[in-house]
Parts: sequence; C-alpha cells; structure tokens
Amino acid sequence: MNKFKRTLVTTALPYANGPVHIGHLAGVYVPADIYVRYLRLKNEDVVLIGGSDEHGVPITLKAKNEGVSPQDIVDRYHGIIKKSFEDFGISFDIYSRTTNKTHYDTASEFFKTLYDKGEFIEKETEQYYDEEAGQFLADRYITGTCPHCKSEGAYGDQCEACGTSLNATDLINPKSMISGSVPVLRKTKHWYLPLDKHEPFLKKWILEEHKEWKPNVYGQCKSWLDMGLQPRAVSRDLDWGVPVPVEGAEGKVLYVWFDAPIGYISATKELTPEWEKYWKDPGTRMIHFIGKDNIVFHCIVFPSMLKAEGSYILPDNVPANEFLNLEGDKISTSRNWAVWLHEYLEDFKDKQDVLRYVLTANAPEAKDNDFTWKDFQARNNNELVAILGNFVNRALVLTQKYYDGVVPAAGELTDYDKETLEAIPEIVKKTEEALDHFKFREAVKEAMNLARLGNKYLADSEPWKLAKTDPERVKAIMNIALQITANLAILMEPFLPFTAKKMQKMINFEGKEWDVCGKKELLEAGHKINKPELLFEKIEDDEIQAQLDRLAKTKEDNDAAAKEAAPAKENISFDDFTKMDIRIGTILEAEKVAKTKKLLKLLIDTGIDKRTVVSGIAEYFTPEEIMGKQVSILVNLAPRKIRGIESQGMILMAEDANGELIFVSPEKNIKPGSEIR
RNA sequence: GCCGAGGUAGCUCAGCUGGUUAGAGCGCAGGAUUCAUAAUCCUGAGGUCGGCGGUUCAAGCCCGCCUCUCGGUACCA
Repeated sequence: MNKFKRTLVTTALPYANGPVHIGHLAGVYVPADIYVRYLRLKNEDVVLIGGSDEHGVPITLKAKNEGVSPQDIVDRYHGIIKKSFEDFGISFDIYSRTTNKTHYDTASEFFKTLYDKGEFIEKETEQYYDEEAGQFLADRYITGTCPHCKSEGAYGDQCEACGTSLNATDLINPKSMISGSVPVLRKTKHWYLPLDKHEPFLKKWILEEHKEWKPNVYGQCKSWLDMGLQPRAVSRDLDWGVPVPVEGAEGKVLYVWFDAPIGYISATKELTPEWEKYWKDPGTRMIHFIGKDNIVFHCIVFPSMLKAEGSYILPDNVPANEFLNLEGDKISTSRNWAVWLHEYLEDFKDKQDVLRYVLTANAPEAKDNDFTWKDFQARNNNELVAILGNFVNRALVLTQKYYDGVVPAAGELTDYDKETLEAIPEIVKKTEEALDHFKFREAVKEAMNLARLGNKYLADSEPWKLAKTDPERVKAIMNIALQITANLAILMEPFLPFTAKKMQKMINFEGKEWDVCGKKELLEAGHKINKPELLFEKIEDDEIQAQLDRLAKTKEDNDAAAKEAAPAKENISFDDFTKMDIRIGTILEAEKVAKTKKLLKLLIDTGIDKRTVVSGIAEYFTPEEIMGKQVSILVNLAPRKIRGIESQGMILMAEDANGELIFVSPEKNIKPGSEIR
C-alpha cells in the first residue's frame, strides 16, 4: 500500500537573528516532531532535519548595530535556538546551520551545477545603492513618499498606507533605511532562475498530482501559477553569504532563499554518508514542515531548483500551518510580543509537555489561532491534570493499594469489559489516521479520549465499592485499567514524550514500539509496577497572572517607545517655507470614495475657490462629523489624480505614532482663505 | 488594487461528492460519586453557520455582491 521506503522530514530553518518562540514551535517544530516520533515508533526509516538560517541582510544589520560581526550574531542565536529545541524534545537527527563548510560546499556545488547546465539567465539591472553603507539596497530597505497616496514611510516594495505594490525607483525622495542617505542607481549583474521555464511542469505536478495538499497551500500555489511565473534572482550584492561560485561574481552571494533550502541537503550530508538515498531515491517521501509565509519557496522555487538540478526528488507534501497569535496580537520579535521558549522554561520548569500539548491542541492548522495564558492554564488543569494525569494516578494508586503494585489477572470478563477493551484499538486507529493526514490537533484529542475512556470505565465499574464484596471482579477491572494505562504510555509518546517516558518508567514498560498499541495484554498478570508519582501539577492563577503582567509591561514599554517624538528634519530656509501656501478652508461636502477604506472626497471652500481634495482620513472620521469643519489646507500642491479623482491640495493632519489622525484647525472660526504663516 | 485562505455555540475548532432535529472539547447550570491532584461520571441549556440576494424538492456546503481577519503580490526573511 505504501510505495515509500523511507521518510525525510525537513523543518523550516529558523532565522538566526533572534531566539525562537511559541509561534515557531506551534507552526513547525512540534507537528514535525510528533510526526517523526510516530514514524520512529512504527520502526520506519525516518530522519528529521533542521538547522539555523544564518545569512541575509537583517543579520548583517543587527551585527552592525551591535558593533560585532555577523558570525557573532549567528553563533549567539544558533546556540540559543538549538538549546531551546533540545529542551523541548524536538528530536532532530541533526540540527545544523548554514554557515558551516559542508553547507558552503553543497550550496556552491548546487549553484555551479545549475550554472553549467545553463539553467540560469544573467541580467544586468539598475538598483539603488547606499554609498554611505557601501551596499546595494533591497527594495524593503528603501523608504520614501508613495507616488500614489503621497503618504510618507512607504517601502520600496509596497506602500502600507494605500496597499499599492511599488518599485523602489517609483518612490519620491527615496531614503536608505540603513544609513538614512539618499541612494543612487548603479548597474549590477545577477543570476536568475527562470521559473517560467518550469511552469508547465509545476502546474501538472501541483495542480493535478497534488490535489491532496492543504487548501491554504494548494490555493497559494495556484495563485502563483495562475499569475504566471517570472525569472527570480538568486544572487545578491552582499558580503555575507555563500559566494557565487563563478567568475565575475566578486562581492556577490547566493540569495538566502536560494541557499537556505539547500541547507536541508547539507544537513543530511553531515548526518549520514548515505544522504543520497534520502534525496535522490524516488522511494523516499519528503515532507516539508513550514509556516504559511514560506509556501511559495517550498512549493515553487525549491522544487524548480531541484528539478533543474535533475537528480533530486521533490516533496510529497508541504503541510504548512497558519500563524499563532499571542493574546490577540501578532507575535513580533521586534516588539518583544512573544513567549520565548528559553524564558518559558525558567518560569515553567520541566513543563515542556504542557506547552507542547497546548500548542498541539490549539495548533493553527486551518487558520490563525490565538494563544492565551488562560487557555494554557485551562488545558493544563482541566485536561492534562484532570483527565490524563488523574486517570493514570487513580489506576496506579488503586493497584498499589489492592495488590501492592502487582498486576492482577483479568479472569472472567463482562460484556462491558470487552466493549471497553475493544474501544482501545478504535481510538488508536483514529489517532493514526489523523497523524497520517497531518491533523495533529485531532490526533491529540483522540489520544486523550483513551484517558477519558479509562475514567469512564472506572466510574462505571466502581472497583472501590466491590473491593470488599467481589475481589475477583476488582482484579478484572484493575487489569483493564492498567492495560489502558500501558496503551496511553505508548500512544502519548509522540505528543508528550517526557510524560510518556515517565509513565513507561512507572509501569516498568520501556522500549516498546507502536505496534503494541491497541492490544489488551500489554501488562501481564504478575508484572510489577513502580510507585506512582503525579504526571502533571495544577497551574495556579498567580503564575498565569505573572505572565499576563509581563505582557502588559511589554505593551507599556512599546507605547512609551512609540511616544518618543521623531527627530527633527534638517533645516530649511525661510524662502523654502514661504513657498508653501497654507490656508484655512471650510469643508463644505464630504463623501466616502467608493471601494476604498481610507479615502474621503472633500469639497473645500478655500476662500480663493471651491475645490476637491481627496484625503486618506476615512478610518478616523465619518463624512457627517467633519462637514462644516475648518481645517488647514496646502493649496499650492501640484494636483494629483487619486482613484480617478483629481485632488487639488492637501489637508494638514497631525499624526501620532499609532497613526491616529487629528485635524490642524483654527482655535476659533476665521474667514476661509486666511493664510497660515 | 489583484490573488489565496479563513469567518460555524461564551472560547477553540470539526462538518465527506448539497440530504433528516448542525457536532466535539473546554467553559456554564443541575445531578451522581469519593479510588483519585475538589479530580471523575451523567444530564442539560446554549447557534439567523459574517451579511444580503440567487440556484435547488433541499444550502453551513453551489453562484453573485458586500463585509471583517490573516497571508502572498516576485529584492523582507
């Protein structure tokens, strides 16, 4: 039935410019780990590959800011990240990094192969160059005024105010975000991977042969393929990265998105001399665990690279997750809005499994989800403690009490006993099915149902009542309760590896494999179990409050930082100032511009004339409330068409750090046309 | 703007190619119980399936328009 002989599981390489947080864990590493632990328990040939992504511009910038080398930065975070994963039991067969020699060699060689095969095209283009910083600028690192909506602070690739996609060269008054200087255009040569060439293949491969991929993944791919693919640059002008291994490429490195996925290959090479069987044998099933932001790279770009190279297999599935939010807001490294893994373990020592459980049970599989501390507490107290921990504890405590820790013989079984035993393989089967389809939240819920079954069984059969009247019956009941416990000790291992080990120790049941799951005689009569200890403990309100307080403080700090006024701009002459003709005007009419979020069309009495102005204030004011209002207006700004309407001037607004707008209005009514100077 | 995914109970989510009274877990209310970490077990209340319109014998599901959230939009990583 299964045409694959082995499985290669890769996890998105975390970017080594910060530690890892719960979003990383929930989206990628916990599901990947559950999956490979499950396969390993089934005795399948599987490897879990990971590593730090250590190239790219942000790392060089961080290094510059701190006055250290990029290598210092990545050494620091690679260490922290690697330790966090170890601490949380993410069972990598290898956790590597993209700055090591194997990777440089592998990535170089990969590029060279494609280059020699003529799989690249070379193009010379003009790009912005920051003379002060001495480097070319990615579009994202250029800011300026948006040519469409005139708002400042638009990025070179997109204006966030009006949502328009831009080219950096469209920006008015471009400025480098690295040094603040005005960038200049320079010619530069780069290598492009002609994705268009692979488009027919990709269409067939994804759209026809992989309809089973998750809707978000399939839809995103379809979107790209429908748009039509274009050649994509795979090199950058930068001094941090894998040098482009051809002549005439001095000062150029591989684009991090070209080198990072090759990191999966290099890591496998480091792991085993037999790496080729994982990457080149069609009997290998390759699975990429990633977040939704990486879909295009793993489904379009990397497969094109592998296909172009020619000897590699392609991924069989890419189960990308959506994003995890924290207490209603997006997780953000720069705003420190996150639960950092290394900090979590300081506050919740040895509670790795609790976090793993919560992140699995509430994983963002189909849509973005919210992590709240209250939910964390509830799931720990009401599910792990009350259902799983409690069941195991009551089964083991009763066994100690009645039989001094020796498993009793089952003897004769009632219909209800048999029914209960038959439910076990059913639960196992459902768990397996969910796991096979990457439905981890369903899988863990199903596994918990086994503990629920146990609780119900004990409640229904009441051995504590029969202890005095019918000792033979109690033996059967306790035998069954113990079989359920033993099953749980295996079934829970992929999800809660630390807890499962503890359980296995407690019942002297170690080193078992998945195939024993569902059986009813895992613990034989006469088998001795150890003294039970509690698997989970309650988490009290004050511990949760401490976490909430910490987040509240982060918010305060962020607000305070946002309140700092922007630095003054450079001086201008009085003449420059007098060039601006600013008047008081009265808003006569206002209406929303159809199909826009932010735009109002205003008719203004400027004293000189009545004119139309389009203003991006609709999120803060309704047309009704501003009718008749006196405002400041720049009347000699060159007219400009916005959404087809000619805007003749600009209303002056004061804007705070949160983007909130208020009018600059006269203190009391004054004649329209009055000059401001 | 364009493209994609999502909007179902107080919360977090299932819901197969359209088919009876729309499901689960948690929370809540009531009851039972005491082996167990006041844990467990049973029962129950709770929904205009984002909105409007359409197709159909029949719509959470199909079609159109609108709305909100998130992602992508090719040099952010």
